[in-house]
Amino acid sequence: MKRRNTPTKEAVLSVITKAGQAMSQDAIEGEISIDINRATIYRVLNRFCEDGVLHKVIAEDGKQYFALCDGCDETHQKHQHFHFKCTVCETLECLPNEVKFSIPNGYHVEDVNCVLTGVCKKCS
Amino acid sequence: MKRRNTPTKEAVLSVITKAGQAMSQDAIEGEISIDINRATIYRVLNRFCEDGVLHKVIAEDGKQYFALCDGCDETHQKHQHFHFKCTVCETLECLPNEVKFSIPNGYHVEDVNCVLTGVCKKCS
DNA sequence: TTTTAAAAGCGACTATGTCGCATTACTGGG
DNA sequence: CCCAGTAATGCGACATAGTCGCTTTTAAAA
Ligand SMILES: [Mn+2]
Ligand SMILES: [Mn+2]
Ligand SMILES: [Zn+2]
Ligand SMILES: [Zn+2]
Repeated sequence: MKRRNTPTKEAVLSVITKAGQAMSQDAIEGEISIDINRATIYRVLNRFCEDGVLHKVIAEDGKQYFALCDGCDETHQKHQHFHFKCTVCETLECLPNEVKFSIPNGYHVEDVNCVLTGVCKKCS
Repeated sequence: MKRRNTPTKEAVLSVITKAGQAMSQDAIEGEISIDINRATIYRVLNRFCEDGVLHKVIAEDGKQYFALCDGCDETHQKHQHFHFKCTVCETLECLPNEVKFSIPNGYHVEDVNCVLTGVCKKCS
């Protein structure tokens, strides 16, 4: 199960890094120079998530967006921050603001997905 | 644009009310006694959302779940509460806990979608 | 260089959700 | 009560997102 370095991995990661924001599969495919199969892109993205390189956010359009992780590894993930999806420029960005919550006794939270939708600073 | 009363509306609302939790279209169609077209169910659900009867939540599976509103009307909506999706029993419920956040200047939030995923009290 | 298993390509497939259009059936006004 | 107007439904088609099985390719260890 050891990972290999491939041009596809590099290309995908480079596009997301350059964008500086979360991206969906189709956005990545649109920005990427080489031609990569859709299924392959998804597999690359999901592997990056497993490895703590990216994290996945589900927006209000029901689509998956992938963003760079900051300080995660395979065991410790800290994605409990808000995300903002702009309805004008369509971008989804990670906000620094941490999600704080308390839940009823007996509940065990494994994952947090918080997305605020509206108009971003640039588009206001 | 005045709404009419139809058996479909009644059936859909009754199923959701009886369930006491958020439901997806396919769950509703599965629970309902009469046979209703899929597109119709979505239209009914979306109309209920417009009218402040239901609210829509996007879970981590990317699907839309519809839950009864508590104290909303067409103009004032207060859905800034957390939701919990259990990975075992698959149910999605509204939590009483309010979502509190602060965002950078210049951002305008129009909608909030916060879902915690994990194992619920019953399934623990 | 050989080996081997991870990764990529391809096609098929499964949802999920929406839309246009023809038909049905509430409902308010007479 | 009846009719006209129009909201709501059924149906089919469609678009998109994401996954899966299988074959082929290729990175990298031996
Ligand atoms: Mn993030
Ligand atoms: Mn809710
Ligand atoms: Zn914007
Ligand atoms: Zn449960």
